[in-house]
Amino acid sequence: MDSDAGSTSSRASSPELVEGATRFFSKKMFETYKQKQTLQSGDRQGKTEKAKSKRELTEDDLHDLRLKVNSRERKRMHDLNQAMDGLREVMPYAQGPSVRKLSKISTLLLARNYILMLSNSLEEMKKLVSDVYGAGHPNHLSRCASIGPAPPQVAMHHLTPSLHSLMGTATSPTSNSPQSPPSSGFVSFRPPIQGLLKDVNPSLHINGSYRHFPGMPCPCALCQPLSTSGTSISCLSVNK
DNA sequence: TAGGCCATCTGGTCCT
DNA sequence: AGGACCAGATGGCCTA
Repeated sequence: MDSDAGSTSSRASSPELVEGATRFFSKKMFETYKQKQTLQSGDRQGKTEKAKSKRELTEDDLHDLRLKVNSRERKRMHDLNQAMDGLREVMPYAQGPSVRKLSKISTLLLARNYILMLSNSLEEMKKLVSDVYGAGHPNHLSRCASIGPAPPQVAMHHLTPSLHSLMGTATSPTSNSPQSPPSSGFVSFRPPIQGLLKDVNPSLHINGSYRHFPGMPCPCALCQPLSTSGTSISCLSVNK
C-alpha cells in the first residue's frame, strides 16, 4: 500500500472502514465496487483488450488497485489543502488556535480581493511617487530612487481602509458586499504590515543595502515623516 | 435540525 | 498503462 495511506486527517469522517491495510476502504463501498466490476466485466466481455486484461485481475488485485488510486487521490487532496494553508498564512486575517480558520472558498475570495487591493495600492503609490519625484528632491532621489520606489507612508494610511472596504466583513460580519468573502471565517482584521516589516533593519538603508519592499514605507531616517500630524508624504517632498 | 463545510471514494477524461 | 485532474456522491462534524 502507498505509504501515504496512513496519513492523518483533521477529520475522522470516513464511513465504517475495513481494518488493517484496507482501513481507508469501507466495506460497503467495496461490496458495491465489486458488484459494479462484475457487471461491467460482463457487459464489456470481448470488447477490448484493455477490458480483457481488467477481467483477468483477481478480486484482491482490484482491491489493491482501488486502494492505490484512493491513496493517491487522498495525497493529492492533502497537498491541495497544504497549499490552501500556505495561502491562509499570508492572508490578512486573524489567526490562532481560538480563531476558526477560513473556509476554502473564503480563502480564495479573500486572496483575490487582497491581490486586487495590493494592485490598486501599488498603482496609487506609483502615481504618488511619480508626482512627487517629478518635482523631486535631488539628494533624496539619488539615495532612494535608484534602489527602487520608496513608497510614501501616506499610501500605507490608505491601505487599511482599503482592505476593510474590500473585505467588507472583516469587522462587521453582517455586511456582505459582492467583493466580500463569506463572513463565517472572519473575526478580526490583521494588517500584514508588521509581519512584512519585522525583519527590516532601518540602519541598512543608509549604507545603501536596504531592500525596498513594494508597498512598504521606507524605514530610514530620510524617509520618516517630519511630524506625526498630516501625511508622511512630506518626507519625499522638496520642502523637507 | 437544517445548512455549511469538509474528507473520502469513485469513475471518467486527459496527458505523458 | 499509469498517473493527474476533475466532479459527483456520500456521510460526518459543527454551528446557528
